[in-house]
Amino acid sequence: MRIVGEEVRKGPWTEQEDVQLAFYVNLFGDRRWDFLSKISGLKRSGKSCRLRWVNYLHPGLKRGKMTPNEERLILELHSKLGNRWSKIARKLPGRTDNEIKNYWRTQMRKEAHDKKKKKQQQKGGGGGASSSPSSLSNSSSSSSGSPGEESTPAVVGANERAFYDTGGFVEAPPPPPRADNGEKMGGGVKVYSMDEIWKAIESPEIQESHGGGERSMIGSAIWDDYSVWTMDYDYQEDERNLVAPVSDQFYSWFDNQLDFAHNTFLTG
DNA sequence: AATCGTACCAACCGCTGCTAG
DNA sequence: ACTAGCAGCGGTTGGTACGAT
Repeated sequence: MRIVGEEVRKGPWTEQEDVQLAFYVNLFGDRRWDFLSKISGLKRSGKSCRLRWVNYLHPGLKRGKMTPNEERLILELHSKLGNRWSKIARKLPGRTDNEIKNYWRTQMRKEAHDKKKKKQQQKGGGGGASSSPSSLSNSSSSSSGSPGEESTPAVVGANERAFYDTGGFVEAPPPPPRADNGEKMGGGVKVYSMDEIWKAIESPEIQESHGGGERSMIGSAIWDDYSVWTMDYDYQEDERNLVAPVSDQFYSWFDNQLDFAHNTFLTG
């Protein structure tokens, strides 16, 4: 059966889990994470699935270093909003709250470190040492303080919705290659960026494999037959029978899709 | 070449807020 | 009005990469 081991997996995600999660999210949407975690057979909590999706797998994610513009924006927003990372993230398409939080922490540490150094230098008789930690020096210092006054930053308002809401920003620039993660876990397995994975998921081959259609996987005829609410009802009503109303035909199609995804993404 | 410190990133945990029943 | 369950948020921690010594 497909239901749910009791043990919950923790720690780093494998590529296989990623593919699986991406596949199911593409199918069912990025809500109902507990449901998703169960139906997908991943031994992860719904919470963990959500986090993985939001912070790593979401197709709209930007990767790589913050641009100077983004850095400036973060400073401005932080001085207004304080540690409201998710709010700040909403103004920065393609960036997650986690990413921004990490960035901020790093900057703060850097700043603290530089200050310490400066002090030591002054103690030791060094005069100059002009440079303050690059960008952070200006208004930021006020921490979370003074609730908003004037000027809203230029970009604000462009994308009020959180980028990781279903159907996030499509036109995110291609992420830089990520050799790192795969090497850690892969052990000789070819690693694909999520961009590549998404491309492949939406490729004609996959689309054709279930009858074509322009709406990624969700658009398949089979999908029309077995809609979310069916599964949902099932899940709510009786966990034991989670999959009951869904026919074997559905599952064989489903397994084929999974196999295809695995073969496509996880083999060299 | 080895060691150490720093930067960065991913993931977990606990709490809060929202919503449906 | 109350409660339980879920989603989301912010804080924190642990691991890896990388540069300096």
